[in-house]
Amino acid sequence: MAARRVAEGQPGLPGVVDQVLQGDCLELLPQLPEGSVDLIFADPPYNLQLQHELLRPNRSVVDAVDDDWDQFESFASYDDFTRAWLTACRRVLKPSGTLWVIGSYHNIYRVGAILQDLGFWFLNDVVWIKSNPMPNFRGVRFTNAHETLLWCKRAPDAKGIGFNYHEMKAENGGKQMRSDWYFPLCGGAERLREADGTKVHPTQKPLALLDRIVRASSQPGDLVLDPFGGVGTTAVAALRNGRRWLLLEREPRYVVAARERLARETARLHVPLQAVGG
Amino acid sequence: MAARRVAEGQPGLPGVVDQVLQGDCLELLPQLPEGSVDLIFADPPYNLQLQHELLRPNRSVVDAVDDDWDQFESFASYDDFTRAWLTACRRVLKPSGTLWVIGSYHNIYRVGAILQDLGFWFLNDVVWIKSNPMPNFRGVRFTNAHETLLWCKRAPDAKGIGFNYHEMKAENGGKQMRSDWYFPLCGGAERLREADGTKVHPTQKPLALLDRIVRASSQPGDLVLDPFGGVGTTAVAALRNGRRWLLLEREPRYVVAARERLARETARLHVPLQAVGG
DNA sequence: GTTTTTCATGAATCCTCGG
DNA sequence: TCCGAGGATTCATGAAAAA
Repeated sequence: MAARRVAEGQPGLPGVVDQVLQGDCLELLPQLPEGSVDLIFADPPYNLQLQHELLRPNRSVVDAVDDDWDQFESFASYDDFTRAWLTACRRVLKPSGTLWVIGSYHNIYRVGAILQDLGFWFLNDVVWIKSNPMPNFRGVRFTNAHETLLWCKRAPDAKGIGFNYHEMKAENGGKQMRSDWYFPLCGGAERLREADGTKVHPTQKPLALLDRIVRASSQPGDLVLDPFGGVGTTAVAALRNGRRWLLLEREPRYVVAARERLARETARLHVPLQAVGG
Repeated sequence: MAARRVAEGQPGLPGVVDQVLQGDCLELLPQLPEGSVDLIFADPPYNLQLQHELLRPNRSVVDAVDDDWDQFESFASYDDFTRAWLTACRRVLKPSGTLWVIGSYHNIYRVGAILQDLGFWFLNDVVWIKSNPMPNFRGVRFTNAHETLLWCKRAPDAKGIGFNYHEMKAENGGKQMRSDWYFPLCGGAERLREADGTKVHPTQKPLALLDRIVRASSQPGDLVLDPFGGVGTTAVAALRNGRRWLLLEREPRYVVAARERLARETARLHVPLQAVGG
């Protein structure tokens, strides 16, 4: 059982790193040792609160995110949930560790305020600007073309934050990396799909986004934790950059997809590059 | 006195529109008629964590301290202040009116959560991306290259929101205007300066930013209110686009600068275009 | 085989008015 | 307050189909 294996993995979590643990993060996080994680990336439910069906101009129906895991009764219940998982994350974070959260305008303002209330200290807010967002079909608002990332440390006086400034600067053509990041949506070959072509996960994030986060804010050998692991994009980014990783995920079908994906990635890393094919 | 003149100007505020009223917005807003304003733009104080300039709800200065308890106190007092002015703004807003707030990561997450708690409903969040931001001199974070704007209506079921979709689409080369806006910082001839070259206002916003906001979310003849009027950029944008305007501003030196600026603008509008000089 | 056209789709808080 | 009619409304990408 996952719970026992987690409890055995101390210190440094040797028994559970590089694994996908199935379960609710509110149950699993308390079993991890305090101060054991270098970097946390979290993509929590957004609480979209969709009211009606939305039609495209050609009268087809938009496939909206209406999964059970995104349903909350009220702002208050969403806030309670947010406080709970952020508090649990803060406990397992090293004093020098940092945490990222991604969200949209539906939830990110609540998350940001709660982060501050819990004692986290913002390092940056970063905007992921989408080159190919979904349009506003009714022509009644601006195209919602970005999502927001919050990057923070554990406390205002936390020291020893590892920010790979020069690597980011080099990636940005020799100029300081800015808070506006440009990536397309996750699609094409990168998007995990069932045999019938449907999305495995409704909100799979682009690997390039996670790759930049991992390389900017962790060092080789660090432990990267994702409490809402989904189909494992965070772990793939960690693996490819020589970081250890740990995913928590509640939905069995996402756990299966993530484990298969990570197995493929691990095999791929052990094959000479020229044999992988281009 | 400002207070008496405000009280006289009902309904439709004929006595006070197109004026800069000197005074605290928490005192002036309650004197305005309920449901009389079409559009509000607010650029509230950001100085949440400058350690020496913490504000109470009445905007008096709190003695700064460093420990966690006082940090919480500063958040709480900023929240009280934010709730107070947003509640007062909501009262004067027409049912079909909308409100914009601009902020940075220091304050915008608290503002956003409070907006939701007060019943406002987000239409968009928009990021102002700066072509020439201040670099991060220490090389320890990403260049903070954007600020955030929240656009919301008075309530989830509010109807009749005027969004000039086609004008925005035309401005964006025939494609829907997106939530990422690109403007340089306010500088050059646009930046108001004292005789000795120092800035009149530390955070004067680019006129192009306010111009887009006014044209996107109000109609000619509408009344535009800015409760933190500063040196009057919102009013200039309103004036140039045929909207009525009303500024509230507490600092006498900003009031003077704004009145002089608006007088120049008004004179400019009454001179044939070719005589203005290009 | 190559190029062009068609079509599906992505974290979406997406209308207004009259009866 | 609810319901139905009327009317205005989409961009980038990639895969599939057609030329």
